[in-house]
Amino acid sequence: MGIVARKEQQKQEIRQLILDHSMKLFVEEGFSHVSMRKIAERIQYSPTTLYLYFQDKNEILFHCCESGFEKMLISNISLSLIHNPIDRLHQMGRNYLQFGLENPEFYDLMFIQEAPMDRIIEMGEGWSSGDQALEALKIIIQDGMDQGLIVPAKVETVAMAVWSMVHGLVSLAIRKRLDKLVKPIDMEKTMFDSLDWLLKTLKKA
Amino acid sequence: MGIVARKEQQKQEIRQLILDHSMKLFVEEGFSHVSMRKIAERIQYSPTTLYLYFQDKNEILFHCCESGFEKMLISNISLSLIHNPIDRLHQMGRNYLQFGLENPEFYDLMFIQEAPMDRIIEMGEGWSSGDQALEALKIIIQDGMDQGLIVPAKVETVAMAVWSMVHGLVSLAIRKRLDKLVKPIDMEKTMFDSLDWLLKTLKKA
DNA sequence: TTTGATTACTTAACACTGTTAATTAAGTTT
DNA sequence: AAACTTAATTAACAGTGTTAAGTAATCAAA
Repeated sequence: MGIVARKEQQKQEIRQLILDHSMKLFVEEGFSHVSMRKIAERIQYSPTTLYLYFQDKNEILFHCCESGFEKMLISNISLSLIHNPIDRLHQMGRNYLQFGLENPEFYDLMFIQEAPMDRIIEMGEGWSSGDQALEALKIIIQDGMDQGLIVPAKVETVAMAVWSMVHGLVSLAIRKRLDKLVKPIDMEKTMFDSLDWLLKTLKKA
Repeated sequence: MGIVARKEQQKQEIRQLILDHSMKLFVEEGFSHVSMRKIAERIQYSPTTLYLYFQDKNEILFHCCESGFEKMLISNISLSLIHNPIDRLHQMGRNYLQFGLENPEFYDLMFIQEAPMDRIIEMGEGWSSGDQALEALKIIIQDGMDQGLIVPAKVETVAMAVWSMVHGLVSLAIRKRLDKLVKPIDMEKTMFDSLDWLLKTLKKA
């Protein structure tokens, strides 16, 4: 069935074409300015054609989300070189902030918008890349606690605290709430300082 | 000019009528389901009438936002009874989490949506209630550092860390990202545990 | 008191949005 | 060549924020 396989491949190619241009649009114009019609226009298809390849807009968002996680995972590859759990956690946090600041539109999709999450909930399983990142975080924290470097508590509790802190920084920054606390020019530095401060207090204990 | 004053008062009453019903809609149906037409329908006016009282939808959002901050400030009144900076900060954090979990639609508007912030930026000044809350946070932290109870650092740095942490918890919860870390039934408890853990490590130092 | 201006409000419309149903055109199989 | 399948389209629905034009009612001045 070589012909049917090629057909299938062509279908996948168009799917990917849609996703590629969707992501470009996100990066260029931001989440709220991406519409089915705009995506369709970019790939020179009719808007309704998109519905032959994806169930709805949320499904496209979901796949863009997944790509975001892949980008994020890549930035964390070098972490394996750091063996001290605290240092590793620290660098992981820095990478997180960096990723959020450099890819605000992706970050928005991955952690702020509810649309892609609705799709995941519908599909039952999902968010595999997200789960993967969380698993890595929990392992580091467990390591740190085993080595007596982190104030002991349930690993989920500490993971939640750490993740919430970096997510809070990025999402407040993206949504322009930090301007009220520091001057825009000092914002990025203060964000990293906040992370340093947390790790310092965490280490001392 | 008694007559012109009464006219003015009537105008204010309709303004308030619009805002009241807008907020009811937010709470009942959530941010994304509130439209100018729905608000208009509730107050039995034409949709375009709203534009006689507010410049655009964002301005309505902004005022709902302000009401949210007032609600939040009220929940913090009892804080003045607590004199130990750490305990005070701890209770402030608990109030913050509580407010976010009990008023997700308001919280969304106040700290997650970008629409009302756009209006504030346009108006130059603004966000007075938000600034007020941040000021209170900074004072407590400065107190704590002065009394040697908190690892010393620039007050903005620590304020940012603490705020980010509680905001991260609430916003991840609201946007359904915490389900991946803990079971829904344990979520609320774990959130408060995370706060406790942060305060504990912060105190020990 | 009648005219003219101001006020409060509505209707109609524009340019969008996501999405569905019906339709056309092309390619494949019998 | 006829029948069937597939891929894509056009037209349409119901909704969005917002603007311009029009309509009554109210008020001030002639």
